[in-house]
Amino acid sequence: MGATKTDHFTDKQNQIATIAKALGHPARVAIIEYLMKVNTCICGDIVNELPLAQPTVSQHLKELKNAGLIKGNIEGNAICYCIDEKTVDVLKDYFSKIITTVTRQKCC
Amino acid sequence: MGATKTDHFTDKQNQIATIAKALGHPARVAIIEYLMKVNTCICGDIVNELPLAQPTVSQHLKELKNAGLIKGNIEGNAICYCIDEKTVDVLKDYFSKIITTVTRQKCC
DNA sequence: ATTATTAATCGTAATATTGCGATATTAGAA
DNA sequence: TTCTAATATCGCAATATTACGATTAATAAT
Repeated sequence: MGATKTDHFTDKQNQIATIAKALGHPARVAIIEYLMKVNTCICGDIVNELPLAQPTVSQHLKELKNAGLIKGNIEGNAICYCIDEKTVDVLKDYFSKIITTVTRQKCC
Repeated sequence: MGATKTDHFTDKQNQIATIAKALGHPARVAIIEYLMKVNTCICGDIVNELPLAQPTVSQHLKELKNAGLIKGNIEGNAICYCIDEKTVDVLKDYFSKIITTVTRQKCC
């Protein structure tokens, strides 16, 4: 096979997996970091920042967008991409909860 | 092609991507949640909890272990898996930092 | 209208992941 | 030792991801 059995897991599990998966590539992490660095978010020049061709970067941006990690506004003939903090918050809260639970039970 | 160009990115970017990637599958998220649920960490029956065959679960556990998200102690002929909170902390801190930065600059 | 510029999409090759049956491996129980 | 239980590993098929050249679409500038 090879198909991910999405339907056997809870919505929350799938949600976390989808967002985490989108960050599961260094190029996409680098894109997020670049979007953090530039205050003005006219971000047409992500391609120049990364060691990847334009179609590849475009594809990575699409995946980040699908996962809800970034949002893009059309700004003239360029596109302004920004981090969507709501989605990052979902992950942060999830991991915070894990840490709280695990430290409380301190086994091993 | 298809190979990930790991060497072009920073160590931190690769670290985050590796950990996030390990959580980029609902089965592995489910494993983490199960390890949280059971207070005793003698966790031989993860296979019964998941809709996946034993070799598949074993493979997912291996990936979580490689990413540093869980650690396994041999306990008789079973193995006791536990969440490694240090690694979860790395992600939590990373996302906290993103949120702090993004809310400060509020663009888009 | 013609010509850049910016970014998305298509097509495709290389590679990685997922899942599982079959088979090892390892340690306790009989 | 022999049998059983718990996991890991091997090998393979199905599928997904990654990367990029070529092309397209859309807007801006001349």
